[in-house]
Amino acid sequence: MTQTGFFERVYEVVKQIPHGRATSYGAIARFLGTGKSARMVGWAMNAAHSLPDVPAHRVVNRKGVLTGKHHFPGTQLMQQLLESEGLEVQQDQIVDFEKVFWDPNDMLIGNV
DNA sequence: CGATTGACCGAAG
DNA sequence: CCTTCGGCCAATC
Repeated sequence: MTQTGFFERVYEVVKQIPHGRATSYGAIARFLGTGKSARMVGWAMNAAHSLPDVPAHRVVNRKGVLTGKHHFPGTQLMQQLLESEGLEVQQDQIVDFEKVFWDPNDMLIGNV
C-alpha cells in the first residue's frame, strides 16, 4: 500500500462520497494535489470499472453534467442511479449541483 | 519510444 | 454558444 497510487487515492475519495451527494473530477484532483490533472481522475474512473465500490455516477464534471454517462451501460443508468439517491437530474445535468456538491475536504472536516 | 487520446478545467476569442 | 489552446499525467496505439 502503501503509498497509494493515484488511482487508489481517487477510489478512496469517491468511495467516501456520501449517499445522495456528488462531486467533480476537478475537486478530487485538487484534493489529491494533482489540481490541473483532473483528466487523470477521469482515467482513474475508467479503470474503476472493475471496482464495485467506486460509484463513478457520483462523479461529474464541474457543471454537474453527467459527462461520463456515455461510459455506463444503458443510456440513463447514471441518471437513474443519481435519482435513486435522491438527486435531481435533468438534461444530463444535476439540479442544484452546488447544493449536493460534496467536497472531499468535507470528509476531513467531518472526521475531526 | 513518439504520437494520440481521455469520464477535465479554465481562460480567451 | 462554440471552438481553440494550454496544462497535466497515464494508458494505448
